[in-house]
Amino acid sequence: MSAVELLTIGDMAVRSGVAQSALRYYEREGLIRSTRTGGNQRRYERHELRRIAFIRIAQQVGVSLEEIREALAELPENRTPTKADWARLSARWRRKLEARIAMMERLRDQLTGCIGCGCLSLSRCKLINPEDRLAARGTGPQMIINPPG
Amino acid sequence: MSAVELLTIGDMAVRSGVAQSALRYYEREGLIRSTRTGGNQRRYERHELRRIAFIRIAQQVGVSLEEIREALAELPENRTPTKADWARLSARWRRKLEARIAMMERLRDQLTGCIGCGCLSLSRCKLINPEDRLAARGTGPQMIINPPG
DNA sequence: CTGCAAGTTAAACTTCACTTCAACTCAAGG
DNA sequence: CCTTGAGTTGAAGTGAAGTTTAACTTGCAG
Repeated sequence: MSAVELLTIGDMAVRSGVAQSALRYYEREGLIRSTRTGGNQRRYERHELRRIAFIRIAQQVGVSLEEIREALAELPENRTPTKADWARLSARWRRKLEARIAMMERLRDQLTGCIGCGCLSLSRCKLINPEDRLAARGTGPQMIINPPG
Repeated sequence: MSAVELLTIGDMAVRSGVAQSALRYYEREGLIRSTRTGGNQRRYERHELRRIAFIRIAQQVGVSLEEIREALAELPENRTPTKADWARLSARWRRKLEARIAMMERLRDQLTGCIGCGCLSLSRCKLINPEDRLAARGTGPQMIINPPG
């Protein structure tokens, strides 16, 4: 009967290193969940820390919150995610990561080659990979990252 | 005496794949330069295309325009950058890129390990590298990316 | 029961990297 | 000259990812 110890938003902020305002924002955006006390204060289960960790890690590799939200939506709604749930998610992300790493390596090699030799020209060098946009920064011309035609 | 053929903003947009509005924006932000005709229209030297290429490539690896501006500031003001100028710049960026790749590889390995095993906890796993923030997305808590203390 | 730190909300504000707009000028062909 | 298309400007708009603020409520120690 050990009561599930719940964490306050303050606790979560300290433990995750994410600002309280960001945690509320993530909740509004459907990335994390909390229950409420009688007095309407947020209480978090410890496993939400894992979600937050995942969010920040994914952000570091240039993934948008939207994509992260979709990924997290695959975790079970009604129970604490198991090791297996996380393992599945993480396997999928490992593949994303591999693709990104490969792209950066191409970039590294060609950046040196092309700029070094002075030929740097968007059309001649194939620095552009239409399959996978690294930063996925959303707005912007996107013509280079994801060229038309 | 072959006159240096200058390109209009329209030419530049087509050749670089970057929107005219973005080119004007880059100029306002000090990333590229142009001269003006008598009628105040922009005219670009061909080597500005190289700068633009560099900008877009750097953006793809998650570098902010601010950092790119600083890097480009190292190129000579009064003459067309030589192969050597670009080679120097590109060597520095290769190092940045290597660091980013290394970070992503750590991320890949630990993401799989840590999330897979269920231990994912920001404090225990060392997914955080205070030296180098990958995305450098500017705003935000930054506590994880660049923790206090 | 009081005091007060820590919590709550909605809404406004911020930054980045652009794009869009309105009003205008320039360059070139007929 | 006139029209047309390409160029110019500054200002405002956009969307993502938050932060900040103001006004208010809860939880708990003394």
